[in-house]
Amino acid sequence: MEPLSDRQRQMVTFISEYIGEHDRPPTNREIGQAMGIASTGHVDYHLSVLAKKGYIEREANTSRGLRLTAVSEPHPRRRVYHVPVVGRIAAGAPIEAISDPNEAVELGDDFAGEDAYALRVQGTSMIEDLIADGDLVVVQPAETANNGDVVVALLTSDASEHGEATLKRYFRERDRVRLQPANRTMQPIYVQPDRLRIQGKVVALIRQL
Amino acid sequence: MEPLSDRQRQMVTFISEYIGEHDRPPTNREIGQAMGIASTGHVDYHLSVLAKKGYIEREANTSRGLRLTAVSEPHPRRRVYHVPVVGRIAAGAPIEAISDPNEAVELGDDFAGEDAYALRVQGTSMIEDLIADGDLVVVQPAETANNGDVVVALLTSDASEHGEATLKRYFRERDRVRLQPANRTMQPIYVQPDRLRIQGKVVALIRQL
DNA sequence: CAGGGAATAGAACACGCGTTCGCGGGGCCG
DNA sequence: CGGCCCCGCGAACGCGTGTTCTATTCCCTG
Repeated sequence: MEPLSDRQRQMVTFISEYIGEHDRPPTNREIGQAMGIASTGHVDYHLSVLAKKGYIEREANTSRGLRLTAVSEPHPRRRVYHVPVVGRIAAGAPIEAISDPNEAVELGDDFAGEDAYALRVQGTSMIEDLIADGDLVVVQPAETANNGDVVVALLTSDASEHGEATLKRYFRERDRVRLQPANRTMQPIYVQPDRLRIQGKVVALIRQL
Repeated sequence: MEPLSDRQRQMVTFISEYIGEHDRPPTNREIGQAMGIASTGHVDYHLSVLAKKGYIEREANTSRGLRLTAVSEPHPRRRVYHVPVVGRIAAGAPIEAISDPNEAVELGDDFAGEDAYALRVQGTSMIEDLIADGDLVVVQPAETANNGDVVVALLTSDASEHGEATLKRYFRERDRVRLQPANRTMQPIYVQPDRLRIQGKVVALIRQL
């Protein structure tokens, strides 16, 4: 990114603070006053430079017609995703698509992506993988999985459209797929690949204590 | 909150959307145009009503001088906290106060509070509580704890200032405190209450897979 | 030293934009 | 019927505000 002069950096800082305080961009005159610039024309000059260098965007003939671009944010403000809790999942039980709009979690981009969603785990089928009843799993939609991934899988028990969703570890074996629970008291499920649809991978786990 | 007429609710909605799109409030004329109101005076009338009812705040004689109050936000925009990962913790080992500014997580207010911080767990001392090596625990600073809480405790082995930090379950017993690991191979620690300082409670657990 | 880029002043112009005032029309209720 | 509230129009006033132009000073560089 193109470098800024001290004065210009100072101006970006002021704009950022002003927005934080007022929820709207400052006027040219307000900028000038804050920076000790007497001439609005001169403020305009600085703004045009900032725009050319890409630190702000301007809208012509519009009051307060400027906005900070991503690069000029002090801390690049991590993306935060709104991850809805869309239902419950357990071994052998279908996802209850509750989709309660009240239930959702905010997660940074280390845990969630664009269209991630969360499911509340029901039961102890994954207990040996340290996934407990009541935990929240964050699911990233995916079509495929690697061996050992914890996935949300949909079993189309016959040719019907909808089947059972389940949370298991995925293992591809020759001509079949093994869906392995992490619970000694439960047996793995073996299924033909064409009877299985992977809904997504579990990318994170959250537990509230 | 005082009720709004349909038209007024519609206006709040538009303002909210406009801000979402432009990062600045609309002008009275823009509001009128969007809502099919020909007279700017009439828009002003509506705005004054909204202000009186507390849905917006206005600043007189200021272009785009309005802002939505908390109540008028569609989803009240959950608070998101920047939770720094300040170190590692294990049974019997002190917290390494790495405080790497690069490592932090963004968490919604269901998981974290104002001055929460996170620690990466080292070792398997809490494995039976389903807290694994490498997990992240979110700690809410606190002076006291209830029986059974998972706490970060500081053991001042003698009268010295600093001691060892450890992650354990807290149990008060008559004249002593039992710090219980969740690992059959480990023994509980018994300590006099005055040799123990509770740093905080573990309020959430996060694991990236 | 000449020249060019950054910083600045001052003034003027032309819209942008909030505010005010007067007027009219429905619907509801005592 | 006579208020009263919500909804709307239109116009005008006047300050808010972006834009443009002309000059000036300082510093750095060739």
